[in-house]
Amino acid sequence: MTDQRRMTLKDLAQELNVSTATISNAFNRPDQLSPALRERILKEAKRLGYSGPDAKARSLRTGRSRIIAVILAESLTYSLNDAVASEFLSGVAEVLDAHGHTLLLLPGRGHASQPPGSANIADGFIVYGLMPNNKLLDELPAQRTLVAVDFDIEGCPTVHIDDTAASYKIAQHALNQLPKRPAIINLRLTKEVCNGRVTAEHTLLPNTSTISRARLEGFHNALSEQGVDVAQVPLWNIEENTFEVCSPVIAEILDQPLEQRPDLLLCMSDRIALTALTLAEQRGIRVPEELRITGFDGIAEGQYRAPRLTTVRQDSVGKGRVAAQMILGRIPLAQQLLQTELLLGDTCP
Amino acid sequence: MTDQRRMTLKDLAQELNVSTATISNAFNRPDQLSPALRERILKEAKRLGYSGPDAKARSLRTGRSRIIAVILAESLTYSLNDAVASEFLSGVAEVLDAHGHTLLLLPGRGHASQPPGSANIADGFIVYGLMPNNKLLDELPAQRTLVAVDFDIEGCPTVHIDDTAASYKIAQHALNQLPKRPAIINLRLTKEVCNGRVTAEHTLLPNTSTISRARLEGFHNALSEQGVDVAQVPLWNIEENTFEVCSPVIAEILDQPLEQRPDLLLCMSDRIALTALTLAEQRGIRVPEELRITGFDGIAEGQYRAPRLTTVRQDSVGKGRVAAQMILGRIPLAQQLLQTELLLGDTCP
DNA sequence: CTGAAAGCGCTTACAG
DNA sequence: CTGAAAGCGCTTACAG
Repeated sequence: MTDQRRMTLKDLAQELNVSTATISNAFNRPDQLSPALRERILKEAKRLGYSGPDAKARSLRTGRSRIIAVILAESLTYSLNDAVASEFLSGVAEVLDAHGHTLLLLPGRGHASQPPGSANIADGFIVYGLMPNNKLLDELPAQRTLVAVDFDIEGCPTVHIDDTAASYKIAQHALNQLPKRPAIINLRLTKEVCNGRVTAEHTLLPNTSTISRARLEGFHNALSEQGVDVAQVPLWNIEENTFEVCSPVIAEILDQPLEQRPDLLLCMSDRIALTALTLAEQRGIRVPEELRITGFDGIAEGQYRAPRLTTVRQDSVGKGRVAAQMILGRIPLAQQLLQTELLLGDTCP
Repeated sequence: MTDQRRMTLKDLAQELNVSTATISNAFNRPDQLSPALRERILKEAKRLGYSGPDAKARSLRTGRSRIIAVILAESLTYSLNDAVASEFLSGVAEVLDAHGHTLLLLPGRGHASQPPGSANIADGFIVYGLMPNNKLLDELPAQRTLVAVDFDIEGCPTVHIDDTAASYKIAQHALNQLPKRPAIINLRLTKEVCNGRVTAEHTLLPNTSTISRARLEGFHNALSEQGVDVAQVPLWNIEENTFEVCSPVIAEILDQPLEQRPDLLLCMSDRIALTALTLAEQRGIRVPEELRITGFDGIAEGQYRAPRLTTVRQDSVGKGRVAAQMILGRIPLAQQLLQTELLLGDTCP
């Protein structure tokens, strides 16, 4: 027996005394041969341990792998543990899955060991989140489809939400009751690494095409409209959307003397807002009576708890679906802008 | 210009008047040619828009794709939104990434549209979670490495935790204060679909190799040890580890007449426990004074909140790391059993 | 309905 | 240090 090598389509053809084309057709084009012959081939294949045409050879021959890669701006470890990114991925996966494609996960910040090669097996690329450098994009095969999500690549189809409008909407709601000391907690707003108060020393990231600047603008618009001098509203910044990184910054905010402690926190993410909520609860600060908190994202964790988080929901799953449908050519490649929705919870009624 | 087709290694070789082997070596084996020549090739490649050897052809030729597939028992959508599965995946991704491999996500419950083919491109497979049928496993190429996580495949290396010991440990802790009316909330314990009370009508899943039976045994051991008649402890069951599915079952439990309402809930997952906590808070039931709650898993969401969840932590990230290291051959293929750790939170002090 | 043949784009001994 | 040649395992017009 030829147990040593893995059986190939050619081996099977010889074994059954038919041509390789017929075997291939039995697996790929049922209409090209008689049902009886097809049955026989499939049965014999199973018996002899041939589990179907090899995907590597098939993809080389056809030029298509049925694999779509998602390139994540952050590390895979971070992204998989972030609710917003996970929801996005699940939207992508759902559509790919429904159309016989699979999902390859690629980290944006390439490890040194990463050879440029193994990524370009994909038929298309979805790039998610801000891309710090464009090196990776250069390396992407030029002919392949590319869809950018949450940031812009020149001349590339994109899926976005209107961050400025969404943050304006939530801030406007929060200001239905005028705060004495509002504060804004940003996510990656400064060029320099900064976990704490944003001061004159810090440079803000460029105005265009960064999510944080767009959201800040929405907050500022709503505040100005209410006659608040935005220059007086303290800005805090957080570099990473995790409890561990948020926690010390928020502790610093909440542990200020009472007369300086904010009574409204406009947070740029639900993770930040939830961390603020936890820390407030631990300190016995009553929410919303003494401290009103708003989030941004609408992740499940903020809604399936008491008190529920007041926030603005972006449809991350929907974003993933749209991006996947574009890549698969099921909807036109275009610039899509998705709607957001106010979620009126208990932390800022 | 040959702008029509994508440029190939052969095109580049002709353009530069060297052999294809030299181009290949320039990209893959720097030691096989002079630095000067290599520099020239790389520079010209960039100029002409050749972004390196095609991964499809390379993987066919070498027989390796540097892709590892994770087959998830549940749908991708569910798994990506489940904290335990996400942590597991992030452990896998971390190790793969560090060794120049990438992660392909495959749903276990195959869609009809899914051709058997496109999965077998992977060099190895990590199968995560209970496998309902073995059809998929049959289709996996026989020669490829396989690692099973959280369940057994005959003759296959596995990564496990000791569920019985872990649940014994948490239940034993919970029983430091003897409950009047303990209850157990299981996850997929019954053969029949059951979201609610488990009755004599229901058949329990087979004793061997299901996580839920193993955990139930641990709970029962601890209860028996305290002289509790386990036959009198009500069993409830939940089919899916999501707030939406947990919520109505737990509402039913908590809305019983006060004299029947449990004062201790031993939950088989943190998601169940957190849902119980939220619903108790909404009803003004004081935790832990009137109701003690324990979880299982140790997900971040249970620890970064007030009150903190009392639970037992399984190292899901570590599980992923070990599985990935086995697949890559960096540690021996074996049966690994990972440690668990009691997390003493506020919901069951 | 079936078969012979070309070729997808590489890598790798091997000879020079 | 470099080049000629074989072949990885398929799919697909095309001819019969």
